[in-house]
Amino acid sequence: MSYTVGSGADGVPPGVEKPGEKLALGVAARLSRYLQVLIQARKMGKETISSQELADYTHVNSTQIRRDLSGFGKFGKRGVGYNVESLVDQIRKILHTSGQHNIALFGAGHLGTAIATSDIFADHGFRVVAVFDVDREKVGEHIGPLEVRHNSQLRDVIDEEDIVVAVLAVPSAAAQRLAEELVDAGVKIIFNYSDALLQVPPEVTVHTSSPAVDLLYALYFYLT
Amino acid sequence: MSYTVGSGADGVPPGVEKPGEKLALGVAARLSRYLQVLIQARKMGKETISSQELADYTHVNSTQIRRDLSGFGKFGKRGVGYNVESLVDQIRKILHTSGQHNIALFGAGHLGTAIATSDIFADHGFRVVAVFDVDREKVGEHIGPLEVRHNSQLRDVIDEEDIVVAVLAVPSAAAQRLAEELVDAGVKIIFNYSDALLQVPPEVTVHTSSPAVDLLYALYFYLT
DNA sequence: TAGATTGTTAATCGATTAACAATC
DNA sequence: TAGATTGTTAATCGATTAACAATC
Repeated sequence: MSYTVGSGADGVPPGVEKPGEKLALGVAARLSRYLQVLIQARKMGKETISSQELADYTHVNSTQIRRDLSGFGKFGKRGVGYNVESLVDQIRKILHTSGQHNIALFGAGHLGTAIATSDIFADHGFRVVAVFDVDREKVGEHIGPLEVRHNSQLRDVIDEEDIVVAVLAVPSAAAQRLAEELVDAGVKIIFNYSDALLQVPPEVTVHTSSPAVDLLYALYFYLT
Repeated sequence: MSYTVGSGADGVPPGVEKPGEKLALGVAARLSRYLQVLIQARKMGKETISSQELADYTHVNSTQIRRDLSGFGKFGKRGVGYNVESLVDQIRKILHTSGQHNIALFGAGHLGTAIATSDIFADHGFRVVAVFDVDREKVGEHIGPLEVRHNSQLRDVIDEEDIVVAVLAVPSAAAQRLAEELVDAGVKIIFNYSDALLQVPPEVTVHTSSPAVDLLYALYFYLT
């Protein structure tokens, strides 16, 4: 697989981003955010979008957006903007996330159910292929098309479905032990919705969802 | 209200951060994240924490953390670390978020119920004081101690309870119209859990929760 | 004392912004 | 043509990091 992107249209090699090198953390984070807006814009039937519109929705400066994108090719049309559809494809190529990724969900409570039935992950190519719970009452129930399974089966499913991402919608008290089982089973990315501080080996990434933190941050700028 | 912080212990004025000035965006964002970890560490009975431990949990470089904190005062003890309890207080002072803030929640479905019953907001001083839904079937039901009210009452509650923050756990299709009503009623911060792109006046802040974006970002570094 | 960790410096790198020519 | 918006430059600012003396 090559890192070269956007060399199809005009063959101009990007000046800033060198093929074969990882993106800087900030660039990857911003590209992901552009993608979210683009996918939603596409859903709403929008065909083109300007860097200014992207800036309004992402709170990233419009010059920064144009700069980020122009590092990979000339995707825009002057006086018009960017084609939504093709920019989605380009960014997905850049982020190597064009394919589908299977994820496993833990916890079939309110939060787990909300996650499994929303299309927030599906829209970005993540497919929830299994839902687990420890509660025998819940095992066997259906959430959408999925039957809730008991945690004891997690290893089999993770192997079979080639799962590297697990989403934790379980109580804080259960999260660390579950995380350890998941690491053992080969999961590489844990998306933690509990507020537990998870300890995992360095090769595993934990992302802890923190709505309250985002809110504190927004509130600071309102208060000052 | 003064911006001066940390002048109690040793009276040394901070060298980098000037009182009366807003924090840089990045500093405010990082302080919020430190706070999240500190609050959870406190819950777990931890009395002190080192910049390295904070770095492990927040993925922020430990030097950066010491630098951020030392801009406001000498909060740490060499060879020991930072006192968790007092650092929580200091950061709250810096962010002006020592008080309680009332929030209103919209949507009494699975997601809304999960939010209302978790303590993820409560731990950071946010109190859900009202839950709304448009579904007459749900109005009158109880979620924890709160009775679900109909959206038509939102204006009264927002006025009475002095609410500036609204959390939207409603379907995407309903989000824009609701956002407009909230802006009209005086809400200043909208925390959007739907994937709708909300358009609001410039004085209102929208934060759209984007778990899939975070996941894409984590996956990029796993794949490369 | 020995070990650990802070607070701070200095050097580098990436982000941000204004400005504007190019061009659709 | 006129208006809009990209792509790019240059200048500034903030973030990041290594290194280490200070000190608990």
